[in-house]
Amino acid sequence: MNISDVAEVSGLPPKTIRYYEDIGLVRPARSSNGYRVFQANDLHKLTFLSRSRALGFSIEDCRTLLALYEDEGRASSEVREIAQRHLAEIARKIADLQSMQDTLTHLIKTCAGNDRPDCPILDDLSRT
Amino acid sequence: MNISDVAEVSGLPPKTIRYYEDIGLVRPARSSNGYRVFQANDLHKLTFLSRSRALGFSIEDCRTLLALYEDEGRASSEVREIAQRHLAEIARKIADLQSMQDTLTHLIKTCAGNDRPDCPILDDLSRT
DNA sequence: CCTTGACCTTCCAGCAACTAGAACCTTTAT
DNA sequence: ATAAAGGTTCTAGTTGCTGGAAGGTCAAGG
Repeated sequence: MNISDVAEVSGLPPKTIRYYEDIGLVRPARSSNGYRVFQANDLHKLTFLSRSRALGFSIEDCRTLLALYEDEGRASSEVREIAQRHLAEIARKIADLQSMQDTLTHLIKTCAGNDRPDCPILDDLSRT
Repeated sequence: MNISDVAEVSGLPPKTIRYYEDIGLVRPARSSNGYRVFQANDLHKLTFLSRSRALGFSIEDCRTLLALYEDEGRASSEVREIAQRHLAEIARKIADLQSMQDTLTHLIKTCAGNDRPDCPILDDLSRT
């Protein structure tokens, strides 16, 4: 399989796949003309990466998860711990965003949004 | 005021303040020794930036908001529109994160997290 | 056989918003 | 006099790609 086929199946852009090779996440073989040749195993890895990234795991987490995925002797607790840490991080981000959301919602409600200059949003942003 | 005093009052690290000068958000005067000298107006701007950034506005949004803040003839609708767009973006991000959160929570629940290798998390990540 | 177009390759640059660190200068206190 | 604590500039690194240029390869049509 050539890169654009793999891109279609895995859901990752060709550029991203090349980048993943650059940083050592996959090592596709090369044919005599220099083209990358992807085997079933490469495709599995890329699909795995695509899904892991979609769940928000960092590249370094993905690297670790991929190694565990390939390690038949892994302990599921290792995987679970990574997922748990990531989940905690997500919860933190959601909380941050919700706090912004609350503040902004309130400010927007109190702002007339007309052609006059008085603006509670700016007032809040400049409050000391 | 020197940079570290301004940093303390505004809540922004000195490095960030220098960076904001680099990209033209503030233009503090210089004293004869080359040190930046911050006036009340600079401080107001930096506080404004600190708070805007804390609400998640992009630097470019901050630039626009700052210009509106300084423009006595602004229309509050301009401010409101920027805030509204930003709020929509925040809502989108929260939705994305919550979707990840839901998936991960479920997966973590179903994973034993022991020393055995079978792991529903990896199973899910590698599902085609 | 030649050309065209769709592939593929590498490499370099840039995005956001800082941050770390090096090398150096100035001020302040002892 | 000197040492610590500030200030300065500069370069480069972070994360995870993405765009574009310059060029090689391959399959189909005239």
